[in-house]
Formats: sequence, C-alpha cells, structure tokens
Amino acid sequence: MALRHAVLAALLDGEYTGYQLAKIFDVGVSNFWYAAPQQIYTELAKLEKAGMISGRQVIQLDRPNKRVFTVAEAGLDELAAFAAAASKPLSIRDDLAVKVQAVDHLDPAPVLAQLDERAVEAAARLALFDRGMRRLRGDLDEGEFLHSSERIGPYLTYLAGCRLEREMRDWCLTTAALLRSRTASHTEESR
Amino acid sequence: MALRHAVLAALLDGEYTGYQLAKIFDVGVSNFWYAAPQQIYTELAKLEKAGMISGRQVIQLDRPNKRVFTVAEAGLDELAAFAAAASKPLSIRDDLAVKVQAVDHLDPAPVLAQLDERAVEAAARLALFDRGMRRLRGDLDEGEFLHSSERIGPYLTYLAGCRLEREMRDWCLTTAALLRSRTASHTEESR
DNA sequence: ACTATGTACTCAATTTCATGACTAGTCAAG
DNA sequence: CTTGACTAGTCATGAAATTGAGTACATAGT
Repeated sequence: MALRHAVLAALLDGEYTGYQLAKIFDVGVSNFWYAAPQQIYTELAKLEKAGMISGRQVIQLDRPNKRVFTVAEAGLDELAAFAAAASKPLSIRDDLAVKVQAVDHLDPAPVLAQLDERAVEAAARLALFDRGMRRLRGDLDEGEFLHSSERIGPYLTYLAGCRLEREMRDWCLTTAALLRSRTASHTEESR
Repeated sequence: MALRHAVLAALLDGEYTGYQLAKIFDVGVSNFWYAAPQQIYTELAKLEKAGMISGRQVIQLDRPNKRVFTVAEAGLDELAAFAAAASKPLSIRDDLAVKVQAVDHLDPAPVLAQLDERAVEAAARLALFDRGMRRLRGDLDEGEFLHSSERIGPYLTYLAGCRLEREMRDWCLTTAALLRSRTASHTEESR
C-alpha cells in the first residue's frame, strides 16, 4: 500500500499512460520512488477497480492505442488519508554501498569501475533534473516561482533529488580517488 | 539475492548475533540497507545452510543464549562474485517525498509536522554516525585514518550516510520553512 | 533487407518483504 | 509487585516486488 500513493501523486500533474508512468518511476529518484513497469500496470488496474483513478482510451493511428489515467475524487481522499498518516522511514538500498563496505576484503578494481559509472549516472540525472526544473518554473527564477506558483510539489521533490544526486556524485568521486591513491601507495611500498 | 550480501558485508567486521544485526539493519541508512529483524533471521539460516557463514552458540547465564556468526570462505567467494557483478541501481522509496509532491492538493499541516520530525531524525542519525566514525578512527584524524587503516569500508559508507542525512535534514528544514511562509502569505491575502 | 529502438502493454511464476503474534527470561522503575 | 523495556529469538501469513517472456506495430538507422 505505498506504490499506489506514488502513482496517485504522479497523476496529479495530468494525464499519463502506464507506459509514461513506468518511465517516470524507472528514473526513480526524481520522485523518490522506484518501481518496475510491471508494477505500474498492475497498480493502475487495482486503482481503477477501486475507483481511485479513471482511464480513458486514446486512439492513435501511427502507434498502439493507449489509455490515459486521471485521479478521481476517491483517489484524492486516499491521498489525503495517506498524507495525514505517519510516514514509513525512508527506505534505501544500494548494492554499491554494500560493495564499498566490504572493499577491504575484495578486489577493488570492479568496485572502482562501478563508482566511476555511478558518478557519471548521478551527473546525468542532475542535468536531467535541472531541465525538468527549468521546464516547471518557466521564466521565473527559483525563489519567485516557489513563492508564487500554485503547484510546487514536484519542484520540491526535484530539489531533493538534486541534493541526493550531487552528494552521490561527489561521494563516488572522492571515494574512488581515495581507493586509487591507496592502491598506488601500497604497490609503491611492496616494490 | 541482495540482503544476503549486505549481511555478509556486515559480518566482515566481526561476530554478530541475528539480534545485533537486526538492530544495525534497522537503523538502515548507515550501511545503506534496511531490513526487518525477521528477514535477518531467515537470511542467516539460509546463509548457514549454504555454508557461507558459520554460527557458534554462546551460553549466557543472565540472558538468553545466543548464536554468533562469522563469514566462512564460501561467503567471501560469494561477496567477491557479488562485487564483480554489475550493481542494481540505487533503490530509494520515501513516503514523505511522495506527500510533498502531492502537497499542493492536500492539507499541508500533517506534511509539515512530518518534515519537522524527519529533520530531527536525520540530525539524530548524523550525530550517531559521527560517534560511529570517531570510534572507528580512534585518535587519528580522518585523512590519516583513511590513508593508513586496513579497514576503511565501513567508514566510507558512514561518510555516504552523513552526506545523505545532512541533505535530508536541510531539505526538510528549507521545505518546511517555505511551505509555512506560503500558507502565511495566503491567509494574509484572503483577509 | 535487417536490426534495433521506441511505444504500449499483458500474463504468469517466483522470490522477497513486511506484519503481527508468540515464547521466555532479566532488569529497572514506579 | 507489577508494568514495561531489553535481549534473543521463532513461526506463519499475505502483500509486494522482481523476473522473464510474449504481443504488436512503427520508425530509423546500417
């Protein structure tokens, strides 16, 4: 009972298809919720059955037809109840952090490669979020937008996403640099 | 097949009981992996059956007896294979971020309360991590420790945890302040 | 001409996770 | 002297998530 609310929150921004939602949730960190495409489709089906969203068929000529969804009243009620209830603690799971934790007992080479890769991905998402934020705020500068706009929720989560990705990128870079300098000085000593 | 590696990585630091591990994984963010106590126990049982860890009974007079576990060779091999394989992308899920995303359509009061609460929790974990890091590095300063110590993995993940918690705390505080200033100016206008 | 990529889904099987309830003894506070 | 909190677990159930495969059509590249 949690993905459901993330889907409802995403649908507040307008109509989306399952496919579009799947892409949004696959990027994951922007809205602080990751979900696989298959989860989205099953959740949409459940939500529609429960009357919390309503779907509408859109016929397309050049592409497969699609169904777009909007939040119904019952869905808003559900979201309100969710917001009022206590939050579960943030859940985070990261393979790479586990590998770094064990790195002293392991071959560091693959871990280093993955740290580099992760840093690049984090930087890419940062850029992506930046574009998303610009699109949301239009011509306004950030402070102005945040004070005057009616819809700032998604912008606020973007801000959180930026913080996270920045730190992720920097941590990966400094950690990789440190591990490299250690291996260098070890091989130095053993000569 | 992922909790298993987190458990193995944690056991590299020494012997732990399921109960102790459960507490470590309940704090969660320090090692970037959350797991419920019951998961730990089942995972330990599986790992022992697979010969990746070995348990040892410790008889206690004043408390219930306990079993402590250490990593076996097969466990190290498993960890090495895990580290060499590609990482799954970081998975993050946060109820509170979902609520903030939807906040424009909702009563902001409970969300504000939860942001405050989360900021306090993040600050508490920061302090906790700080103590943990001091314990690990002893008298050395951070740079010295990171270059000379044999075992820096847990320290590196602590550093990541600090980055995360700092940003979490600051985001919660600025977000809550912003939302409050908006409600204030709205009630102003509607007078 | 072939291959890959993108849109837009569905179905099924399995694995993992999360939840609540239970046992059982110790210790400290009210 | 009783209640609650801490240590140290086990068991069972159900919800949620992951994985893999499959369908179908279109466009764009090599």
